[in-house]
Amino acid sequence: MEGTPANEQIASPRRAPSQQRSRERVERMLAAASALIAEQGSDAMRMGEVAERAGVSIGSLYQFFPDKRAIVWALAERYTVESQACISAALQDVTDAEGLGQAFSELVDIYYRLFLAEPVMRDIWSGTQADKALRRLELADSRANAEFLGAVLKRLRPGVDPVSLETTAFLVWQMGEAAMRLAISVGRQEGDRLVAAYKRMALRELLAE
Amino acid sequence: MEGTPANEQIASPRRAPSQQRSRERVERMLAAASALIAEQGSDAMRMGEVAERAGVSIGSLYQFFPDKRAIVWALAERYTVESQACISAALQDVTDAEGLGQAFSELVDIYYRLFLAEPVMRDIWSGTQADKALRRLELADSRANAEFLGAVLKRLRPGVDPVSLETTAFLVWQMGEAAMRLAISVGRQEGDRLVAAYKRMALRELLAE
DNA sequence: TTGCAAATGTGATAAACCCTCACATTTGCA
DNA sequence: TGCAAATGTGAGGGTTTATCACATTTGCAA
Repeated sequence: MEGTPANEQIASPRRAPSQQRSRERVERMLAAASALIAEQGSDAMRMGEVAERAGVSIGSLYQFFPDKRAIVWALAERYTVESQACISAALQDVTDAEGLGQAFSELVDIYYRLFLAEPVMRDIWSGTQADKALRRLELADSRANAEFLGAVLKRLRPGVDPVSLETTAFLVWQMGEAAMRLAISVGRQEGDRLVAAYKRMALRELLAE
Repeated sequence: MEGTPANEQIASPRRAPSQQRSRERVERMLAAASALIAEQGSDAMRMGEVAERAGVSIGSLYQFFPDKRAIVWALAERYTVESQACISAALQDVTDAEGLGQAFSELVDIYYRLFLAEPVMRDIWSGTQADKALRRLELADSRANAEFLGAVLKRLRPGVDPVSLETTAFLVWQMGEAAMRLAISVGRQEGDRLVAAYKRMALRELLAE
């Protein structure tokens, strides 16, 4: 970021659009940003270009987004909300080991396909590490998702130390995200093998004892 | 990066220092960069500041480093070379399962301590995902390290499909790096638990069957 | 020693970018 | 109808990366 002293604080909030007109324009801004990220990555995305493509002035852009990262953040949050619902639904009704194996396996496949198909998501979660605010969002997201998994584990293995199970769930989940990132950054064939290997490894851990 | 059309190519090479004088100056530049990264992170590192702290002009900096990323890259490469020797040594003489368990466990501990102690390394490998050149370096590094691990596995389990073992080794290694990054970005206590959990999980996979 | 090409050193400056701000326009509503 | 709040605009400030024409130093052959 330029024009600002290196500041890792989360960006100060801006007014939310309250009128129909502005809500539509914000939608256009996000759509433009999304398209540009898909084309060239969020790093190469230029604020001026986003504004131009959305058909608004640069000033309007900054009316609703305090800075560049906020746009990426907004897009990332949408994916987050969407996927959390999906994950919660998949794991909610698991009651036995077999069910867990089934649900987890499907979840991994869905995530993998999502990563392969959505260049925006891929780019955002890759750039994640460099941006403190995004990293926090991802960690919070991952924690939330891991909790669903942890809850299942606690149900399945009531005798085991809950903290240990939570740690396992969190780790397995984060490993999964790392495996996805790895898989999509190598060739498709090797990627498939890596995802399959991760699935085996994770299930072995989840169903252990 | 500003002042350049978004270009993901690897930076064009510059003349390497051939005289004693310039070699010392390059050393000073890297030292200055290292100190600044430790203080504020590589993103906040300013080229002007590096030059000033190294006691050289901005022009001299660009004489030996084509761009900002090249400096980070040069530092990263040093860590890479250093750690590869260490890893190779640790895994070279492993001949049985027990030896693997021992060596792997120690290696993880060493890496974890290194990450905790070296803010520069931490910063560089965190920012890795955003920079294509760095990501390639990390992947190549990880592949090389995984090969040592893969070689051990092939020795230990001669009957198993070698490709499968290589995939396992690569995955386990990458999971390890991800686990480290995760561990250092949460509190110390949870970090320790996560590293321990990773160790268990990885060993279970490595020594399976 | 001298002369000279190659290596090295310098900093003003170009170029690109993010973001602000003073001012204009539109909207919702009393 | 009138007016305050919301929204819209884009030139320009400020910061940063990177270049380049020119100055200085070094190594070495004559």
